[in-house]
Amino acid sequence: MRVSLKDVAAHAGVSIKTVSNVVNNYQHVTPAMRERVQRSIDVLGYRPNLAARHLRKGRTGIIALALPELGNPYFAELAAAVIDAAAAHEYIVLLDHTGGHREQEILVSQGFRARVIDGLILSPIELETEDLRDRVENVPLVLLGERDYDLPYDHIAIDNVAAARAAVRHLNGLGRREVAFIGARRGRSEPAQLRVRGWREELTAAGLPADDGLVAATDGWGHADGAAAMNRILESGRRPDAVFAYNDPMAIGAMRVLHERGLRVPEDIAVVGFDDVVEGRFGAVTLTSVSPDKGAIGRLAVESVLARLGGNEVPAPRRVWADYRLVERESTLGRAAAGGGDRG
Amino acid sequence: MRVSLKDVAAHAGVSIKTVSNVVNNYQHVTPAMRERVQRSIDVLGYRPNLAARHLRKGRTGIIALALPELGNPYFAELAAAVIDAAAAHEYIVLLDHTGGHREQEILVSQGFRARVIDGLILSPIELETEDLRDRVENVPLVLLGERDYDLPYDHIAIDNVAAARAAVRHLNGLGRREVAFIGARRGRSEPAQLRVRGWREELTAAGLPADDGLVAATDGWGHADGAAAMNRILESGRRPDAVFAYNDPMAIGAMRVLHERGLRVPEDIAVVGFDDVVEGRFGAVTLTSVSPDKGAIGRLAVESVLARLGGNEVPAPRRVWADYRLVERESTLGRAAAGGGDRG
DNA sequence: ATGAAAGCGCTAACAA
DNA sequence: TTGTTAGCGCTTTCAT
Repeated sequence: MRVSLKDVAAHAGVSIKTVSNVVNNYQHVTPAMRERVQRSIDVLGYRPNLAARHLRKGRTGIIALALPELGNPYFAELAAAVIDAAAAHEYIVLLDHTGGHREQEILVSQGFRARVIDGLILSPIELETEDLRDRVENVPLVLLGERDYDLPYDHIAIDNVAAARAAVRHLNGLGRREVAFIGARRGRSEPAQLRVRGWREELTAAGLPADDGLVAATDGWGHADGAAAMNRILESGRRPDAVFAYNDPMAIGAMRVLHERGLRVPEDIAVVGFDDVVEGRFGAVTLTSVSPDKGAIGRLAVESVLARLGGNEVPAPRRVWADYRLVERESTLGRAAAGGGDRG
Repeated sequence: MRVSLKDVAAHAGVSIKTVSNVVNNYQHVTPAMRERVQRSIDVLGYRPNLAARHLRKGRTGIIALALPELGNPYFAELAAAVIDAAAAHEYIVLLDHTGGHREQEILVSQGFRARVIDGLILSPIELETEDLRDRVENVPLVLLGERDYDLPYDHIAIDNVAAARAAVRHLNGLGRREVAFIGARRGRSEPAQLRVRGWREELTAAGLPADDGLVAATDGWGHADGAAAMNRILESGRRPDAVFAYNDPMAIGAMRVLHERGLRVPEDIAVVGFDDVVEGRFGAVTLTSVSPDKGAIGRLAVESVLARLGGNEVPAPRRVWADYRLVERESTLGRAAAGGGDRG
């Protein structure tokens, strides 16, 4: 069976504590003793039992990451960033997905799915402030993404309003006057609200139309939803000269529809997405997109969780802004101006 | 602090064992007693401590999934399938990525990264048979993907040779005579070997050329690698009338290059990918692709791991074939024939 | 049907 | 510097 500290101690002819000292790199161990114990460890193939260590110390070395869906490359790339950031602190990541459904998000926030974790990073879509209000779970929680919560938890995000404004400003700067928004979500909860707000503020400031006829609500946030929304706008009779989509998959779905209808991007309609996923860099028309610094978000999230594990001085909850930039490509600049560039 | 079984027992005026019986749905508990204990549990907000349970039972309820990279949507979608399959058995998934690097894969296979797991599902790229030969780790390991290993572990995959042949046969059936292969990997290890073999076998059987001039090796397996490979083939002076790519991102990268050079897909060059990722369904030219049944793969992998946990009768290692099909779209059929269809 | 007590493997307080 | 021991919270014989 599995070898325990006791077995190693017996083999090396020392006490359990001495072996434990070696395993945990305790300072006051003579080199000779360390080597002797290490030899026994190697010979027996000893590996510490983490369950026991966990039971004793109350730490697991695991943080959970709960994302809406992995199929969206933005979240997949974000997950990779979190895993790497966690690895830098010798933490491993337990991954869960919520489908963006409120009930799932509540369950996760209350620790029903994963109960062996030191901390939780949650990227909510439908979750409401009240759902978190009476959270009893005592593992640290960090929120990710664009929803606005007035709650005592760290929240990592980019400035979505400002980013959306930058995207729309870019379009206006190219002479586009009628900019549609694709991806406001149907129903009470409104994950896209900050991006819609940025879109509206910028257009209003420029004296351009920002009426509801230019906003296409959707049920989901994938390619197909973007395509359906684009179709709906065009069939409504509106003929915008630009589209700002909630995310890249929706933008790409919209572009597919434009292509099917014989409309040229960007000549007839310019398109801007959000998230800067790899896919947008290799279509027939490369996609201009808001590019959040995913590495920074992952890093900040992990650090934020771990900071709350110190125990002594727990930092006050704070809102952390990660960096972003607008990457301009063919879907707004056109092929000639965009060049091959920026496949980062 | 946290409430334990003991606290509940004291509150309910019963022994620890009785509480445990209730928590674990033990059969022989009188309804009255069950209710009385349950009330205490609710009042105190008792939640079992999993670490203690794990220590006692030797199980953690966690399986690890190690994938090359999450950025590739195929793996992201596969991860989602595994998470769901695991959830069906009340298991949660610890996610790791190896970058497809041999050293990382070895570390993972030996359990150095995650040591709190009941089982491991590993999708290797560079790992060699010998690396697993002397594996001492005693947690069950299941292999995923197209590499061929002669080892006593379960291996879940689709029949890559047959699938590749089907793809090439489809191209031949459309009259394509010179089919290039993009994505054979440089260097000793050859993750794409089965797909290259299928490509070669089918062409040879049809009396068509399958020389090395039609194979473009790459360093990685992303969009950019596919684009670079396509460029290299065209610059070599060869002008194939079809391309079969190792995976969808590479196929899409290749199509971008064809588009830049003014070559039409499929009129001038038809393209087939592998994996059927969502992205391929929404480009300007939708992508014909081999579609592995990811749900089945995830399910089989999880079941395979869990079967080895039973303890009593450990099933003999076996090779399991998951289903696949060829989804035909515009990149081979053309726009008219393909219709809008199959956006799954 | 319920209770008492041992022990899973480890860490940490204390002792030597 | 190293050894002894209690106990983390739970499950599980064995009694009753």
